[in-house]
Amino acid sequence: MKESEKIDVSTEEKIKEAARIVFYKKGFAATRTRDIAEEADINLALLNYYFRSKAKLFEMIMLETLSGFIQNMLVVLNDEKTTLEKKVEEIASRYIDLIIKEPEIPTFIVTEIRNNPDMLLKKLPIKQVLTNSMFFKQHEEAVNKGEISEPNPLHFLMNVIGLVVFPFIAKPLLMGGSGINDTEFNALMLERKKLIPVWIKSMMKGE
Amino acid sequence: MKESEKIDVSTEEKIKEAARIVFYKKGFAATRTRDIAEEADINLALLNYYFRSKAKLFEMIMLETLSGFIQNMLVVLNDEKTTLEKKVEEIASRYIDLIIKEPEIPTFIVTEIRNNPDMLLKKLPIKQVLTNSMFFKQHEEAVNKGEISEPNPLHFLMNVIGLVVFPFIAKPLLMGGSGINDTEFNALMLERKKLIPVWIKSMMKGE
DNA sequence: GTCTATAACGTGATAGAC
DNA sequence: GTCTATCACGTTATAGAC
Repeated sequence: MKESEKIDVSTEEKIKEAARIVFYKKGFAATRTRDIAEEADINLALLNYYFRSKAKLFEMIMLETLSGFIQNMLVVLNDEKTTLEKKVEEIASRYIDLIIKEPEIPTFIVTEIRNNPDMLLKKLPIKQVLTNSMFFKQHEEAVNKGEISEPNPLHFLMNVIGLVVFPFIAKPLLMGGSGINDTEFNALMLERKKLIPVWIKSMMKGE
Repeated sequence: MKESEKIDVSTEEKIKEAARIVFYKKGFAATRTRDIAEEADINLALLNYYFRSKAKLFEMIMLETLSGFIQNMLVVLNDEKTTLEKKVEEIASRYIDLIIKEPEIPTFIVTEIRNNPDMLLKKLPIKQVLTNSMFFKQHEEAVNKGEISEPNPLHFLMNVIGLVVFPFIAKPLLMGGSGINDTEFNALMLERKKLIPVWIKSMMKGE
């Protein structure tokens, strides 16, 4: 890498980063290539020069985002050195930090997958990895030992991820409904890093 | 109402219902007025004849959907005759039934509010109603009695709604990641009507 | 690689006949 | 109220000069 490239990022990278920002905020259908060009402070024609089309550029961003998001989770769920309990702590901690930095990601993923459920899921081998995961084994073990009352690991997974991610998705509604501001919202989310593992522990034990 | 209107719904109503279906599925930006006309099986020009514009039609659908969704919740949260525990059961039961019937609603609300956070929240007086709600009073009482360890009612609210709604929002990801089909998904959701109140009870009691 | 100009197309909306 | 035809505009994408 040349010295100049360390200071001024390449045009290609500038466009990609701008595209990420705009796509995250408005979704594919609502963003215009002009928005991206403006955000990147480049000429509109350069977008098509570097990336063939708006759709191609989008697909690239989407794939990176989604695979990053999911890969991150699979790594935690497949760690052979951590207990089930520790896995919950890891997911809560990692994802809350990550989403506070990039608050638009969860809604972005959800809305864009709705518009194209196949395309992306077929490219990512989530199912194989998940069903053979350390997480599933440990969950089954805990159920057999009577430490967890609900036998279906999908409920467990939905609960953890839902408790972590949902507040970010519902953030505008929550802020409108409660009157809290952005800083207060983030403080609440940080609290949840400690709270969620405790909650999960209590709720999964059963009455 | 004339007899004929009972049999063939009015054109206006046909358009509105078609708009609801298409908007729910694709969102505002991605739907074309032609999609709506086709879904309603009417001439494209009629859409502008009955509703002034695509935006006006959308706003109507959005407002109805959102106020219905929120009003429903406020009614439960403000019921003076039910305990806090019963309120959780009510919300889980009502909303899971409702969303199974109209699975696109949560994602629709979330994505469209992202694109226009002000417009709609300012028209609905959620904040006043919520902060003076029976729910808040009962929660505070339970905290004072030591029945609930986490003092912030927002955590409680996020948890209940998240456990109920999140799986529907993440449905495509969940189905792709686990291999379950639509019927199995709905069965899981119905299970949660009973599970969520129990979980909430355990988790809020504290260790 | 970067720019200007413009082509090619899709979309929301309306005019005007019936 | 409903239709056909069409306008007016915004948007993606490219041609071609520099």
